[in-house]
Amino acid sequence: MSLRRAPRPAERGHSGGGVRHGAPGTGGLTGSVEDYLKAIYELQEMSSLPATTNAIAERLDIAPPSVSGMLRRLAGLELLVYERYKGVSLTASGRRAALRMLRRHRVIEAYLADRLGYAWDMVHAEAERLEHAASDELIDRMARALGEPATDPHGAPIPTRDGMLVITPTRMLAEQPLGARARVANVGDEDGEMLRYLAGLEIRPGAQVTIVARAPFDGPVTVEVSGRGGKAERTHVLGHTVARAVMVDATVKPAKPKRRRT
Amino acid sequence: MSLRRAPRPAERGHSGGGVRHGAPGTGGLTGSVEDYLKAIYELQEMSSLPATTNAIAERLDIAPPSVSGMLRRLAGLELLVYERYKGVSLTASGRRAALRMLRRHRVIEAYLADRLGYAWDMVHAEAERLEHAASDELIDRMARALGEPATDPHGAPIPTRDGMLVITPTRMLAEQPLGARARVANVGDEDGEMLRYLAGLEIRPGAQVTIVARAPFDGPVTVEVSGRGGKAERTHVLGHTVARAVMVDATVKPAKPKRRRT
DNA sequence: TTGAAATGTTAGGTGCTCCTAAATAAGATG
DNA sequence: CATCTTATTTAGGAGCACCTAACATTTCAA
Repeated sequence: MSLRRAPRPAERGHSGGGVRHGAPGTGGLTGSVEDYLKAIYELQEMSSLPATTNAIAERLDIAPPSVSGMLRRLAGLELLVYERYKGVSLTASGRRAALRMLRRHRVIEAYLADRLGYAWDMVHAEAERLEHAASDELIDRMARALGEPATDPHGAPIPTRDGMLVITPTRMLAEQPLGARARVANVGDEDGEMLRYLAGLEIRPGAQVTIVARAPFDGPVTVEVSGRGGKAERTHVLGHTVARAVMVDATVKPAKPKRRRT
Repeated sequence: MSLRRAPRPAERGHSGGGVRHGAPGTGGLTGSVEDYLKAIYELQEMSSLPATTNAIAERLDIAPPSVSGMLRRLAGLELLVYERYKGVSLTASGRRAALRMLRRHRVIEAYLADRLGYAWDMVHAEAERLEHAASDELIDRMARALGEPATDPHGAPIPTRDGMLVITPTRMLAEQPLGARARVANVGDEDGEMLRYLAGLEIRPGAQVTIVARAPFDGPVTVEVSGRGGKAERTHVLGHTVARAVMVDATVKPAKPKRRRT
């Protein structure tokens, strides 16, 4: 039998070794493409760095020539604008895809931490793989289960279903003025070791911190940490690298911030 | 500056378009390989069918020549024994990998149904993708969260972490003797439409069914259905295809089965 | 047993994603 | 402005996972 249902021309459009997907909910892009778009978005729109070939290559741990090739391809897909030897910038459609990945990543991180007991330094690696395999349906169900969380476990805002991303002004803890109390906004999810370190210091999103001393020449920063409420204060001396990885709210502090509990 | 840390020979062993994996917890096999192994296992060890090239091709919806090539490759990886023109059979290592996938698939199905409100006809497709991306850690956490479930939402047994699979004797509802009451064991997770139909009839694992009539020549089967407890009995006439997709316990019925609630 | 039908394999491609080595373009420096 | 450095691209491959067309084997039946 096996009567080969018709010549199947593009039907089984697999077309190669790319990550299988195309499944409903998976936006029709390969996992690799998704990674590139996310990386470009993060460089450009979030870190305000130029999305150059080398920067992308470094971020993805891929050799620069591979990136060159992929950029040409992505330009062909109208996901970004690419001019040889100059950098790239995302098109509307590319930005949409990138934000979609950002949402997936962060929703997954939030879910793993909240519902499956993952430590906050473990969620990134897992999300990095799941974000390509999960359907939109699954992401939505996870988000719903958590009550549509606004941020992931590291404090990064989660884009909405329709691609809106709330960006609150923040500054590096290292640049925080001396004596000013501030709320930790987020901490960057990639360096697991630093996350474990920060967890030990109780420096996490929502914590209140005050710079009490700062050594010159990018020296260590002495900071007073207290939880959301403001119980036991603890003082720590942070290296400059750490103090630049911790972001605090940069809004002008209102007189009495009348803390709403999350 | 990018001082290219050493020539990186096999370091970034990516080696091609295969699904990126190799991530800790993902057994070092590509998603495709995992799919083949699972398909072969399901044909051979579960359905007692010979794992022939065409059977595998049909199950995976792949052209037979592609299967031929992959089988050669898998034989090289010592995951199965392959003799041209004869079928294949899994090696111990292949069987282990297959059972691992089966566990992943079913744990994910159980989790999606139980914790994220998925209908039982929706879990298969989602699991089919997630099973390649999830880490062992995640699978274990899901299983633990559910209290180490023994079966998936369709009643299929879940292999243990160390690859044990409890196989209980079952028979097709179509072959069930007339008048004998039996418990529905499982129903096969792939045909979503049939699952929706069965759900409407309240035929699901654990339901009690009794054949009250059977038309000859593979004709329809009339069955009395009651829930676990044995409340409202409902009678349905099932086509032969459906009656062969529903599996019931084939153990010799004990005199008073003193129903334990699950 | 012999030949048609079914089953399976080889041959030759394609697309994707990645690589190294060798150009080339852009930018910084004297 | 010529040169050196750095960033980037082109050239040329490799492996995986597919495909179609053509060929080989096995099976089954007259």
